[in-house]
This record gives sequence, C-alpha cells and structure tokens, in this order.
Amino acid sequence: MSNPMPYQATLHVRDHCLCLHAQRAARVLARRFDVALASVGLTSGQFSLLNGLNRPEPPTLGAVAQLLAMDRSTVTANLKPLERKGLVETTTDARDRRSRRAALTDAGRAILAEALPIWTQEHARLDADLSDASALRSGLNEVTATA
Amino acid sequence: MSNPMPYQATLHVRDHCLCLHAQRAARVLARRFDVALASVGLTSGQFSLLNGLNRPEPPTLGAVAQLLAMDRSTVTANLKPLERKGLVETTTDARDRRSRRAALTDAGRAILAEALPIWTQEHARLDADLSDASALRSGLNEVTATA
DNA sequence: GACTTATACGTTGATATCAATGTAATTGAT
DNA sequence: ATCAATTACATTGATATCAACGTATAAGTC
Repeated sequence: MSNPMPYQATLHVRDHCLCLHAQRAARVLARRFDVALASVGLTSGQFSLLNGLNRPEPPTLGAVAQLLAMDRSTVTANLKPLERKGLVETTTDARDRRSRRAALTDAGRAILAEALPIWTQEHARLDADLSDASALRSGLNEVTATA
Repeated sequence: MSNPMPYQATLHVRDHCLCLHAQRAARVLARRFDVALASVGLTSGQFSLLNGLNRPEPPTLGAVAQLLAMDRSTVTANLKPLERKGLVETTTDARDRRSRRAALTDAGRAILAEALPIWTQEHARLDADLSDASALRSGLNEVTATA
C-alpha cells in the first residue's frame, strides 16, 4: 500500500463534502450570531432554544429536541445554564409524569424580546451577504427532513 | 410589558433563521456520517480533519483552522484523540518555531483510505436525497466566505 | 390486576466548540 | 542590536454534542 490515500481523493472530499461544508458554515453562522447576541448574554444556540420555548403551551423536552434536531440529552444539558440564569423553568407534566415541560420565565421572555431586534438586524445583514438565502434555507431544510 | 415576545415573532424566527436551520442541518449530517464512519472508528469531524492533513506538506495548525473555519484552540483539542490513537503526529516547524505542523502517520493514512469508500457511498446516498446538492453547497460556501 | 413492552428523561463519559489569557518566537522600527 | 508589536500556539473554563446505560412512568396484553 504505497499510495493508501491519493491526494486527488482528499481534494475531492474537501471540495464536495456537504457534511464538511455544512459544519463549516454552521460554525461561521454560530460565531456571527454569538458576537451579535453577546450584548444580551446569549449564544446563538441559547437564542434558538429560548425562542423554541415561547409557545402557548410549554413544550416537552422531546418536542424541543425534535424542533432543534438534537439529542434529548443535549436539550437537558443546554437548559441547565438557562435555568441557572433564571430564564427557564421546567416542570413535570401532570398528565404524563414521564414528560417534563420547559417554560420561559418572565425574565426569559424579557431577554428574548431584547434579543429579537438584534437577531433581526444581524439576519438582515447576513441576508445581504448571500445571493439566494431562500434557496439555501430550502436546501438546509431538505437535509433536516432526511433525519 | 404585557407582551414582551409575541408568538408571531417566535414563529418568524423559527421559520427563517438561517443560523438555526444551518445548525440543525449540520447536526443531521454529522449524525449521519458519524453512523456511517463508526465502523472505522471515526466521527465525521475526525474524518474531515484527517482528510485536511493529507497534503504533500503537512499543514500548520493555523492553516487547518482556516480550512475548517474553526478556532485554532479547537484544532488543538481535536487533534488530541487522533494523536492518542496514533493517527497523527505533530512537529514544530523548523523554519518558524512558533508553528506546529500536523502530519498523518501511516496508520492515519490507512484509516483515511478505509474511510474513503464509506464516505463516497454515504455521500452518494445523501446526494440522492437532495434536489440540488450543488446549489446547497454554493450557498454554504457563500456563508463560509463571509467569515 | 400482573407482566411485558414502549416511551420520556437523566446521567455519565468522551469529544467538540469558543473566548480569554498566557507564553514563546518572529518581525519591524529605530 | 534593541525594543515594541505581531503572530502561532497551548491552556483553562464554560457550553455543546452525542451514544450508552439506567430509571420512572405509561400503554398494551393476558
């Protein structure tokens, strides 16, 4: 095996791997929104999570995991710093005691409202940087739908 | 502030936020390739990293960080398990002793070669799941280019 | 009602991610 | 040659991520 991994193959992966390209773009976007949201003390992921909790009926952790396409144990972990900050409270569902529901506190709703205009502005800037944000969104949602 | 965060606003973010949609798709793709590559003991991220090291001249850690659009300290951290497995070795650059270069070992090249057909197969399946993989790739690269 | 199966979470351990801080080496200005 | 500024990286501490395992509750079967 004098040539176990040709350089050509490496270049092909580097230029075509959607997994790599998605991780890379996701990192860039996360950093960008992290910076923008730092003034309200939230990361991009925390903003998405808080936003997902703002429903008429507080969602179960499983529902949140599905919305964010993440492992349920990750949801549990991500809620901890938000609970510590007093932005979220979790309660056991009365009708199904296996389920826990996560609800925004007043403070959580207030922070989310503060973050909203920041998100709007930053997202407008991002949109201006892209030639077809809508097509990108469609492609990303197609990927998510394959799960 | 009786209505600090309208539900309508939450729905708008949920349906339009490219940061959220990118993280979500990135998670789905990472899991998908994690499963496929588990048979060779690699995660999707480790595969991308190893692939990035397969160059005529081993790259500096900074160059790898730029390729993957990640923090340099993340590169340092991600190399550790690969070094422990004997797939990668790092050396101090002779011409610039601040720089470290990461090189694949023979074992690293062998694993990478083993992983390649798995990647090819899984990526073909992914491609078949998408209506326009090329457009998605373009959009992702536009995002990365904004960094 | 008792037993089996399925569902919803939590915990643990490993890896991933970044910002902030610190250290060492190089570069540039004088 | 000296000193300041810059560059490249490591470490630390906090959060993020998942798989695997375990626990508690519910649903279905008999």
